[in-house]
Amino acid sequence: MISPPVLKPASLNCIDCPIKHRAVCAYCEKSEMAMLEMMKSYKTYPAGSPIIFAGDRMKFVGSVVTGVARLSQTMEDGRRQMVGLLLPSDFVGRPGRSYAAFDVEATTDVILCRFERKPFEKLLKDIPHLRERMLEMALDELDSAREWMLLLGRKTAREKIASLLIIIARRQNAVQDETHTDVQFDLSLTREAMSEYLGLTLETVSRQINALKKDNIIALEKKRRVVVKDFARLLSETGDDEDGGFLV
Amino acid sequence: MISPPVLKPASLNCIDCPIKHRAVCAYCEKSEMAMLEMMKSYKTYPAGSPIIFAGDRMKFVGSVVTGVARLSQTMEDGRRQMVGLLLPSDFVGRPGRSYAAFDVEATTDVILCRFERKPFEKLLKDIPHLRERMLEMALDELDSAREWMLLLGRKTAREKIASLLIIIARRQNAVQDETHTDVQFDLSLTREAMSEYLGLTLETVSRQINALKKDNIIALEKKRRVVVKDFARLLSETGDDEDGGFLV
DNA sequence: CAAATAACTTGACTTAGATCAAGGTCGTTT
DNA sequence: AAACGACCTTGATCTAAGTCAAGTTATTTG
Repeated sequence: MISPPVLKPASLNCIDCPIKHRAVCAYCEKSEMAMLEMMKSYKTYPAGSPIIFAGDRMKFVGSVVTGVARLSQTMEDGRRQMVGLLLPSDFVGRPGRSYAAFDVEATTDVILCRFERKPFEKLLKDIPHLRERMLEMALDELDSAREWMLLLGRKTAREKIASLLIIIARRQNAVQDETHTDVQFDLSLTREAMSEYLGLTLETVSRQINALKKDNIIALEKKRRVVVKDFARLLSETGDDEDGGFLV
Repeated sequence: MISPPVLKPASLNCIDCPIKHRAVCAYCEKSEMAMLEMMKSYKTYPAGSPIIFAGDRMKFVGSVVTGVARLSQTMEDGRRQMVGLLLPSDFVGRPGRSYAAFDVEATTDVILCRFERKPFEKLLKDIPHLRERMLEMALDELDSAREWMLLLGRKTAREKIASLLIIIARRQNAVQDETHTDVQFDLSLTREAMSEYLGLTLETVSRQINALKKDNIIALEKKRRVVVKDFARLLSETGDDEDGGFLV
């Protein structure tokens, strides 16, 4: 069983939804009527398929309901860097812009709750609540992009891997207690996808993951499932401040 | 003479200001009266001085009027990564959050137009126009953070340097014509600051800059002034798509 | 269920950039 | 104008991560 993902506080999902920890689109059940009248549709993208390419015309925006998608950028010679990891409740697309700036690709099967862009933009004008949420989401994304920049610019390969594992574990609600051992979660990313996230090669990713295994910090199971055997130790391998949480 | 900086389209500055290309705070001259009633003050920070440290209580938000500031993150062992370069019109601080998430430091002398955070947050609620601008600014920042991630994760040292030079040249309005030669601008950053921006060491920065000089692509003048002798060539050294501009 | 394919591991070797260590320039201070 | 300090350059050496090249293990498909 896959643990339910952590919904970001300012997501579009679950705004008024009674089911607090499942990813159901905003306004699906009740609340602002206008939203209901808008063209809204769910679409499933199979694992590995493109959702949109950089430069394509963007007809919709939306949010991830289930699955994992990624936002990435490609250089002419094929070098690729992931610039966003999209988990349930994350927003896709930029209101007010008609062309995509980045590639979006489904990593696992993805269900997207889509809104036509134009009517969504109109709603954004009309519903202050929605605009506030969008601002909060953008600022949260910006903060995590900036932490990611520290990772890319300054961390060692091992620190990068440890950081990624912890980010994914946390977003999957797998971590109840930071001192807990045997935290389990689905990685859902291939070695190549991880290397694109971390600015490494897939060989380096493989070596570092196996080094963590050899040091008895994690164990690897079938189907890209990870068991963290020593969470505190994994945390200390990230290079991050121990008490990053004191910032309210 | 220093060229006037490029104001981002969605900045708080110059919203209705008749002087289009000087950095004057929003509403300084006219427009929304509420803004005038708010506690607003200008403060000058000398080059090299801290504006705020990560974790400090944030009493104000504001925007850069003149000068260059930087946003950075520090690891316990002293590794530092710049995560934002703040030029005139850029916003500092996060409304709705009481503690700073990153260090902010003046690189050159900086004049900041500051607003007390609480009343600013109230204004943000009341003036839709302002909220829209904040959203636009956040999304622009997010886009540039993501491009920066590609730079940090995948570019070579030479590509990083070329990219930085072009970003700074563009933001200073120094580039009228992309094919133009003899584009001149103030770098305003020490080798160390550049190395923190690019995820390199200062020695590597120095070597790469001198390599560009040796290849007759740039020339270095007194007072950190740079002359680009072959702009097209510099552009081609960034590794970026030639025609990134087709996205409207 | 076997064959095919995709994903992962591991080893040997290379290299871009880091590190360590002097010196050299420039601008400011007395 | 000498002396100081901050900034920059350059060389020699080291090393973390990249590259190339087989193999091995999972997962999917016919």
